Amino acid sequence: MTDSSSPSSTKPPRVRFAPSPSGYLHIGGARTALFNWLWAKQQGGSFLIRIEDTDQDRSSIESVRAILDSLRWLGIDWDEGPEVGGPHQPYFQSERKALYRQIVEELIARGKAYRCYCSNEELNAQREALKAKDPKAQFVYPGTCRDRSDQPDLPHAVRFKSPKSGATSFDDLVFGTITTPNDTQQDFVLVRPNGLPLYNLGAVVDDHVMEITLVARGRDHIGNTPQQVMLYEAMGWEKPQFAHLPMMLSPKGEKLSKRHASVSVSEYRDKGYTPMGVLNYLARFGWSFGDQEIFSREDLIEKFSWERVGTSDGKFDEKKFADVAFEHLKTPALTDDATYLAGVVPYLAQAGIEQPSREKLALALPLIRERARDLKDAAQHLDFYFREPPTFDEKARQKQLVPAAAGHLDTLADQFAVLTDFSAPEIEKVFHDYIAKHALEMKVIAQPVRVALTGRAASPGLWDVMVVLGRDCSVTRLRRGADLCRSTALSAG
RNA sequence: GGCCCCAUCGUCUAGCGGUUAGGACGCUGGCCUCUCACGCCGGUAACGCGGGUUCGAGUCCCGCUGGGGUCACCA
Repeated sequence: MTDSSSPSSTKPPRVRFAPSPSGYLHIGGARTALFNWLWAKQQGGSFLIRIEDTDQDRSSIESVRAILDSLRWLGIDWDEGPEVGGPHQPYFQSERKALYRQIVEELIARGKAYRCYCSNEELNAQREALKAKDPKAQFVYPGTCRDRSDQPDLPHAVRFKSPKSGATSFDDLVFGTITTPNDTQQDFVLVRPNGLPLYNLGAVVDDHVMEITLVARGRDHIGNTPQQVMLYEAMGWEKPQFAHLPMMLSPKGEKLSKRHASVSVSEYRDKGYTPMGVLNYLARFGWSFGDQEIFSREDLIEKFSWERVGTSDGKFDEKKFADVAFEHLKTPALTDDATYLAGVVPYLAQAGIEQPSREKLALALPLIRERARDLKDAAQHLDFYFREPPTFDEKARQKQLVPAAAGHLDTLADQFAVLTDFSAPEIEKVFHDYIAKHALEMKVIAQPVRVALTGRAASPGLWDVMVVLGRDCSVTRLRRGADLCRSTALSAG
């Protein structure tokens, strides 16, 4: 497949994630960052972040912050880059103009590039003229300035002088050898008149200078890799290895764009997914390890490999994502108690529950593990333990807290009030003795009791709930429930 | 349209010449049961088509069809 089976036979790899700060970090970008990061971690290499902010109009510092925040939240840390620095500072392309200019002048001197004096207006006019003639035609720069005399003082862009014959190929760790005929390449622009580089130049220069050994990025970059390869060759630089990742498409099969707010990392953070829930889903998208679906961070680092990255694009699946996130939340070995609790507290606060009792939280946690789909949901499940009185679901109240239930609730309250060992088995015993004595079925009294205790029609097991609430609170709620039964009688009567 | 890439259940995927084509999500029948959930058992559903190569093809080759990406002074 490739000529180098072992990408890291000698030196530890240096990989990078190079976002353009023109929006939030979306999950496709996060996956690219993840795969790079996993490789660096596994191989003991370096992971760097470089901000490709050469398009001044689209870049913003807010985006930089948002992207870095999302990465940090995911636990994807970087060895070099913004805020942490490193030997190749600065890590913002907008601050590296001098370097690019120098390389470009060298390219011109070597006859590999030339100044182009065509204005944007002229080019656009040509584009439109062509479109008028043939709406389907694609404009290709005709090389107008290729052979003009060099006039550095005139305003100009710089174009690469693409070879017009032969072919350019590169080996991709995922896709194998990819070859493109050179005559399909046009003389692409390297630098704008304002001195800022375009993507291909900036990426190649920085990857070279920053000693990047493996460039892993989305498959949408395959098309400009030949241009970058030409640049490496024109400069006589050693090429890095390339690894392109199959694309993550929308559920409809379209390109997942940053404009879709529904796929930003921060949205899933806000929903209450854990970082590992997100990472696990992303890792399994385009990569697999046999039948294993659930991975810890350590697992991922240990088991990741480029060989197991697939080649076909996939569609984003919200349901599967939710399930993976749930799996992580549900399993104590994957999300420990402290992490879980720390995660859910902000959502409780959002619901007006400030500084919930730690003991109560710890007691309730096992009860919500397999019920809460995400941390936001967990706060919902936790709500009634901390609210006095609990918020009653109107429908459940009307259905269960009926006059006929008042006696049961009162009697049970009396019995629990004097129960010294308020443990689940003892509580259960009280219930069973009660229904045995009155020849009742558990389901007859369970729902009224549940609504009295929790305000809801669905909850964890009654005795477990009562243990968390404690004796006094349980008794209080049962009595209040009985009162509600009677007030229903009044309003009904 | 040019160039490039891809093709197994609806979705994510396993499979690297010989399998009853496996797992997961979803959907669904049942069990458990004080409700909900978890869990457990079961069901649903796939190799796009046509040629080769081979004793034998989901696996290799070619064509077709389909899908995607990319063709900017965006990245």
